[in-house]
Amino acid sequence: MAMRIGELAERAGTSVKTIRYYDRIGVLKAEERSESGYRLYGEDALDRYRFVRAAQAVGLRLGEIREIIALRDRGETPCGFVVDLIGRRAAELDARIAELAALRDELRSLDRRARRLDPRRCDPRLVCHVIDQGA
Amino acid sequence: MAMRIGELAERAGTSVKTIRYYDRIGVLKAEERSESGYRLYGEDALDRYRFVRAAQAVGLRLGEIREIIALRDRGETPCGFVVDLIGRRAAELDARIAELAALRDELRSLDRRARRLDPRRCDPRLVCHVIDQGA
DNA sequence: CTAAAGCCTCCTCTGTAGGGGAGAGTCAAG
DNA sequence: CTTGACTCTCCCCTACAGAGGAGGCTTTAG
Repeated sequence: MAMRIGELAERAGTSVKTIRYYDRIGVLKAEERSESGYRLYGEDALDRYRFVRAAQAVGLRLGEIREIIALRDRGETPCGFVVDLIGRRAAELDARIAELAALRDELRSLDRRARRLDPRRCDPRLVCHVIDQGA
Repeated sequence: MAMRIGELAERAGTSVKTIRYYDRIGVLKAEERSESGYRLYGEDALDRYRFVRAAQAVGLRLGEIREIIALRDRGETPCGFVVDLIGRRAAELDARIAELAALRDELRSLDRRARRLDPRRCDPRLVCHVIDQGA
């Protein structure tokens, strides 16, 4: 009935280290311990593991996932919390994407400018004329 | 003529810690040391500091900036290297942006789906029906 | 019975750019 | 001469999700 950490890891397609880590930080607690201290898991551990991965895949961090699971374990429906989280994360992503896009555009224009410059006319006093210290 | 670290930091608008760190990793070496071991800098340290910041601002890392500076200090023109770096960084950014955009789209669609779901019909066996473990 | 494989805890390390603070030496002004 | 500001080196800490390994039990197969 109960499986040990190695079997769970293998069936989940992950490492023992990861499962142990999830136990430690509280996203996937071992249901119980054997007499000798071995972690024991039931079938549902596999589902829970998949949930953790699915949540990670949409950009949630383990700390947030732990909170979702804690809510659920207290018998509350974490949906509201999750929707909030998702909304905020999407907004953060928008901001981050805009930042990166601006950076990329700057890099591209630097690149174009650099191709028009003659390396031999590089000012020896500057480190590199491609990168403008804006002065 | 020579200024000490505190003056440089203040004129550069940064912290002494940062300047010391730049010295240590080699992006902004102190020109010399006083008899008592104090770092001494000339006026050009300010320019070099600005270059470092400008390079950071376009997304280069200090390790890369150090290489650019090392090239320059060996008397070579780092332009080619910089152009390469910039090109690669831009490509990386494109990939990263695409990744984040895909994630954001998934979050948005999750969000829309969640709003249509009734929280009261949440399957108690699942942690949260908003996040689909695919399975 | 024994060796191999599995499991345990605890510790350190990864990358990035520094921040915080201890303990000690140095420099200028009063 | 002393006090306070400045500087030095050295060491630990941050976020994130584990990976790697040491040293020591436990379990299982032959």
